[in-house]
Amino acid sequence: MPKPEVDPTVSLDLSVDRSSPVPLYFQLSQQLEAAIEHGALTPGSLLGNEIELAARLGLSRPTVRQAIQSLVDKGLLVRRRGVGTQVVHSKVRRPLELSSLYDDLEAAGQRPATKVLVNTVVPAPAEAAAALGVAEGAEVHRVERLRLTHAEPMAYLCNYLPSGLLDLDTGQLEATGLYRLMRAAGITLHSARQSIGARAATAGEAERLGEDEGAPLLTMERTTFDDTGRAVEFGTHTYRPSRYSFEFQLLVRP
Amino acid sequence: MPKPEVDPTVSLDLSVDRSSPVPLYFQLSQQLEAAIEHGALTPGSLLGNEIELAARLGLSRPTVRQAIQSLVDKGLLVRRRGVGTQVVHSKVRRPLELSSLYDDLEAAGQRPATKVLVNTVVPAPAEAAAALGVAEGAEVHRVERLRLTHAEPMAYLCNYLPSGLLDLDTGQLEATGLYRLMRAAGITLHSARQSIGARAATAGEAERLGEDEGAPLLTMERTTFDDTGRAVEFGTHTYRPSRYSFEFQLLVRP
DNA sequence: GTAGTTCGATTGTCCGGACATACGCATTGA
DNA sequence: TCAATGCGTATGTCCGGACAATCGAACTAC
Repeated sequence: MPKPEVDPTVSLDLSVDRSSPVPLYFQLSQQLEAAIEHGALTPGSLLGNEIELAARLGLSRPTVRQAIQSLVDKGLLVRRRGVGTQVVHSKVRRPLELSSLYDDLEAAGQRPATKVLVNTVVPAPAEAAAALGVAEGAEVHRVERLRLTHAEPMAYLCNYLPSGLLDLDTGQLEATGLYRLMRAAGITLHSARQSIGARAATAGEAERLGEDEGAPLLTMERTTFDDTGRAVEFGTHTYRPSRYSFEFQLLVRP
Repeated sequence: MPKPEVDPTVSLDLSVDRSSPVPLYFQLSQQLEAAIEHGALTPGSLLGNEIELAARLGLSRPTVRQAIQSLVDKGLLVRRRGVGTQVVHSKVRRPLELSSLYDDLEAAGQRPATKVLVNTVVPAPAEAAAALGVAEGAEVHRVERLRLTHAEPMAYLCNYLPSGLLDLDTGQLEATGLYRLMRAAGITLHSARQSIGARAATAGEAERLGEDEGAPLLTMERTTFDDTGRAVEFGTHTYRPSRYSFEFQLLVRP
């Protein structure tokens, strides 16, 4: 009697294209990720061992390990020495990325409207100057935006950018969000320091967001750095808590 | 005339102990990280190339690459093909970890006091049951705690845990925090889904935290999973925004 | 029946090499 | 003067192999 098949990857039609410029480990990791997302690899199931998988695909073990490792880093797989590699249960998914609010909502299917209130060059206020590492009063870009869903205000965003970093077109800003524009301008984002808090709305904030004075607001302050260590953006955002909250997943670094 | 020294790692006294059970790449990455933290490797400086570094330490290039890669993943280093590996500027540091509030404050030097208000077994409310994946009304642990700094309340924490997962000693809870207890019980934390929002304080919340009714509160809801995909904790926390905010760093995954 | 031991399976670590690819800089050419 | 080209250098990718550490289960001994 034939042993029942225990390795779910054999029925998966995995293959790599050696003539493609995309790295082999990346091709493999993408196929595995798609299989997990699609349900072909069920949560909790064990992937067959690396050696055999490598042999079946005509790859070396280091390459297969690199593919698997990238999914482990994403939190989709768990490795156990002496046991094997397991698909984590489906509840546990969705990564924490450096994404803009626009990206968040777009992914959620709600296309938010953006209204640019201010897009100009101003002398840097003390707080923005400190965050961006420029002299107080130096020229910086200031962008004020209002985010709306279903014609209702949801967030008020105020951002400062170093002058001359990129030219901010109001039309593009309303169409595509600040982070996409920076990436498109060749800026490689590296990291951001964030601070999330809450406070009572001032009269001006209340009016802008359609709340009452003293109503609770969710606030976020963020400084974003590119990979050279330059601060490329500083923003203070206020959200209506009835219409927005921060949702994300944390991964434990082993 | 001798060429000036450009590789800052040569004056660093790096060495590995091959008789140690700790992996070589980890020994190296720790020493490099210490050098960065200590300032011996200044921000923006280039690390000498991997080949030479490997030769100097008597290691192979894959091992050195693994060490460097782990620091890249932490956001401390940046690699550029054809250029070299650079130390990121010092402003950009501090990782985002799955840490408890207790850990946060301990790191900040403020030892918070914890008062356990409730530590008992209750039938699971609907919300907690859904998050933990148990039947509504099933037995779960319920822990209510008050966090104080300088004898002032700062946060009210309400947590649910699956029954039988670990025994929660009130004394230990006040001394060391929930996450440490779980780790100590052999639970390997994997990830957590968090949601941060804000709302006006109810009368009961206001009294517990020493605020006025209607005052803005910062709220956090979290479900934590271990590496088998089990939910091991569900908590709803409320913070006084004047005394606490969430600060963390996001890293861009390249 | 229970506790301790052995053993197979699997991932973890490490090696030494090879070629590809992209970046910065100097050289060359218009 | 300025743009295109070529070259050195560094990381990126990939290979095939070796041994160690650990887990789980079957097995043995008491």
